[in-house]
Amino acid sequence: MSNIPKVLVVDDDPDIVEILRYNLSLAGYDVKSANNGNEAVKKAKLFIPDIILLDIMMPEMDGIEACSRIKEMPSLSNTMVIFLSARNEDFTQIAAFDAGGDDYMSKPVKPKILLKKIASILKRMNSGKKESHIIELDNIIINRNEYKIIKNKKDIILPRKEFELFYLLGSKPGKVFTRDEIMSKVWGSQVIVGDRTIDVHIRKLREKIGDSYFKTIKGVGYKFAQ
Amino acid sequence: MSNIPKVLVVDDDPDIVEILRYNLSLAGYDVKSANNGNEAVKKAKLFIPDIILLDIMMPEMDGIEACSRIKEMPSLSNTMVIFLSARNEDFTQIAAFDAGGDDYMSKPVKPKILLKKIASILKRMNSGKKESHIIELDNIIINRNEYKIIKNKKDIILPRKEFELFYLLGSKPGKVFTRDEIMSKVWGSQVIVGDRTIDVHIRKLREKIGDSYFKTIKGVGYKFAQ
DNA sequence: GTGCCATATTAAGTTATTGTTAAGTAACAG
DNA sequence: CTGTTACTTAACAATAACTTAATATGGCAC
Repeated sequence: MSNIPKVLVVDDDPDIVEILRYNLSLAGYDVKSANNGNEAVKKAKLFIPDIILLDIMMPEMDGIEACSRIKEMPSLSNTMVIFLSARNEDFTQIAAFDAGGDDYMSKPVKPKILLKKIASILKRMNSGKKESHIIELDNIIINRNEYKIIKNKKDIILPRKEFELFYLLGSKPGKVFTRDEIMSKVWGSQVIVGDRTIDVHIRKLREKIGDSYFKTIKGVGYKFAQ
Repeated sequence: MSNIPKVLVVDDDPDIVEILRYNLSLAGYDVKSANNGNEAVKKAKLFIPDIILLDIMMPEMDGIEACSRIKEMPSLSNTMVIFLSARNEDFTQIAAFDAGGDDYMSKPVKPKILLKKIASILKRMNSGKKESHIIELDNIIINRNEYKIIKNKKDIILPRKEFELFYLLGSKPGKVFTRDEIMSKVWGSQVIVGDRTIDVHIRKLREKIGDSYFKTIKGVGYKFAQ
């Protein structure tokens, strides 16, 4: 999750979309919207939202079906789906959960309560990440807030990609990160860059931080070793 | 979280406690209960539940207050609080979330839906946990995350194919893996390599790990033997 | 023992993957 | 617009990993 949480609002009623969009934007979220299930799936794939607010009854593709498809996509494994629906029969709610939905709210939704719920879910999502934004290793401190490295009390400024790469490897010293993993976490799943790009960045890190810290596991990936 | 998820049910109405306890027990949860906020806090401290179902209006200490106290306790940082209340005014729900509550459901609750919701929350909680990918044998640890072997507290780095081969054999000590099995699991079904390739890799393992660990079953395959 | 077969062993190829360098392109600040 | 920095790519080198080939060994049936 980036700094600003992303929310995808899906409803075929433009008024509802507008109300939700207004409230969510005001609360500081990055909001996008879709008008039916089909569109929702497409936009979710590109947008990679943290939360999807999903109506159930919609033309083209209903919310339950859309949710199923969304939950199949690995890139959206960290996305929470909250159903919003006027249909309150038990079986609908159960179907919603069975489709992989994470929560269910009855319409009409009160924006204030929805916001609280979203905040609560986001808090829960972030609590899993024990990233303090500051990683301390032997004699190296990676400070994400200030985007700099301190090694032996000396500051080292790294460009963004190099920093992200170092931050990733440093987040779990010893763990081997595969090239795919590195690719998707530092570059994102959409971006496609050549094979040597990672190597070159590793090269730069070895130059700036120290050769011995970055270990190559041939055929697998790289790891940070103290 | 242990194997069986633990749920603490808190309500001053014995009937509700009973209904919930019945349904949750039937679903395989480890259930305990409390009749007011005070008792809830005490029992939570001892029981360390994964989920607390918390009524709001109760004698001695209300649910909101209880939630605040529970959320202050570090040992309960992984516990989810779901409020169950007949009070549906906005300000009550907001107060519930402000007190650190993770969810809010209106009474009367439908057991089926409650169970779905709990299952959904637990799924989320567990998804954060990674599989270990670590095999522990007598005095050898095969650590897939770091792609290394630890034997008698000493690290041994293996190239990929050797590691995969060892990992396969080590995954079921004593089991004989046929050459075909090894071939398809380590090399993949498409790859075609000569007969001696496996032998050579076994050789390397015997060199690096120890001769006695890898037993040849002539005409069949190999096994790892402690 | 002899011959046969499967596996062991070794060293020498062969390939795949990564390292390195330099140059090209894009992004951005001033 | 210009200069700078960051990022990517391409070409080639280096190397580790992997495979193969050649030969040895050892068990077993006859």
